[in-house]
Amino acid sequence: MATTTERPLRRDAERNRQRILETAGALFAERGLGVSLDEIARHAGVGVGTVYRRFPDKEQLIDALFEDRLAEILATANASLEMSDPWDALAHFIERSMELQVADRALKELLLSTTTAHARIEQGRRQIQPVVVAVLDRARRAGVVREDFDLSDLLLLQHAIGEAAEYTHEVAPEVWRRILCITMDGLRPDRRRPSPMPVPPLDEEQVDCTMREWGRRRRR
Amino acid sequence: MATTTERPLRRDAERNRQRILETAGALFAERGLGVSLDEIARHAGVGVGTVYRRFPDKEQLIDALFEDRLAEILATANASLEMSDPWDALAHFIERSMELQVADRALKELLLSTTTAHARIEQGRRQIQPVVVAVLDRARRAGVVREDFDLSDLLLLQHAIGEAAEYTHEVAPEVWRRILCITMDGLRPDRRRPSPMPVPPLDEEQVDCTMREWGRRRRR
DNA sequence: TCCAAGTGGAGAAGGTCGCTCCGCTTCTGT
DNA sequence: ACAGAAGCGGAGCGACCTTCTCCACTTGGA
Repeated sequence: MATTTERPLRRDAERNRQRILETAGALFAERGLGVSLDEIARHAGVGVGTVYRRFPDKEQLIDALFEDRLAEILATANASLEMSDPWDALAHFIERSMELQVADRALKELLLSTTTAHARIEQGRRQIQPVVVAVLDRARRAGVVREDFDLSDLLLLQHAIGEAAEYTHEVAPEVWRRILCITMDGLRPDRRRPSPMPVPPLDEEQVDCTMREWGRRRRR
Repeated sequence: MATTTERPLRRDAERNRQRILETAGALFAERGLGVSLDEIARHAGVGVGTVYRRFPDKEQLIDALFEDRLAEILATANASLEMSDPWDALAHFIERSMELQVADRALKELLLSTTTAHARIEQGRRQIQPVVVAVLDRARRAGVVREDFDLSDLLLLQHAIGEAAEYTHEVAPEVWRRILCITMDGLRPDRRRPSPMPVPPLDEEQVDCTMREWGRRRRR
């Protein structure tokens, strides 16, 4: 970007910048965009001042981090579009983008909300949409997905399943795949038998633990 | 309860108590348990002091409010159990309890989390569970629901759909029923064609608006 | 060697929350 | 009609966030 025109950072400064980016990426992924810059600084082993010198505010740090993550989703969508089977293409895209969202809470927050603040991310999302539309349309035209399934429903489903994933994240990080499985079965226009569930359900203790954890998190 | 033993409140005090309960109920329903007692006081047109005199702390106010709401869900479950068709029973219970959760955000938070704090609510939930198990078991034995569907999946589904409902609440308060419809179709062991969607999808403007709103709410 | 570049973290400014306290008002029984 | 008990409002306290600034000090590298 513009870094080529400016004189390079001092060696230690550049190293710190990198550590901040890495740490911020990890913390955002785990806990969402709500993480404070102070906390990022602490985890990166630098002072807050250092963070603020490198990234004038939180928005710019976020922008710097997530541009390529969106590109990854775009690539996934494009890859799906090239798969031969229209249903496999749709299913692959949904599953893969859910995986990305589950692995990175901040990414999910950026994908499902709109802000004037993050212009570049906004633009990234706008590149993704038409490809998704294409994947969905192809499946619909091929008659492999229910006709009344709308693009907006996909958005809601992503949100819903993503939220379920977050709910059980500490206890059974893969159990959201069951919900996805049920949902995908619901998207088929007709079918003889349910798809096999990819993972076992929660046992009683896991349910308890999930609910307790969520209660704890809610009250901050 | 114990009110009979204590001398009754002064007329104005009792009226205030009632206003506080009503206002708190409405605010909790709309915005969840996070609402501060100061805000409840302001909306009820009383001072914070008055709230704290009547309800020693937030927990007790919540307990007082939600006992009978849980009883309502228990009644729904029992009513479902008495329906003749096992699938209708399950579908009715899920739909009805989703409706209650969508109409009252705080109720949802209480149903899906566990706290040592609200003992009476905890107990209410424990009464509901066996009835739900019965409804689900009956459906499974009758072969009208996929065999691998577990009670814990129902919990996740409730969470997921409830969250989707919240996401679109301001813009299209009924659109969650589409997600529920897809999901319910996914629960059937086999089927010829999808159930008809109960409401139209979001249009583009509604999608925009939903995402913007959610972004706004996230950053408080 | 030396000084510009870089650093850390205290703390300012501004926000939230739950909860207390006490001078004042309003009810109610006599 | 009036005393005194009951109830009231809301300023304000303490604890806790957050973002962001500032400046005495340290360090890299020409």
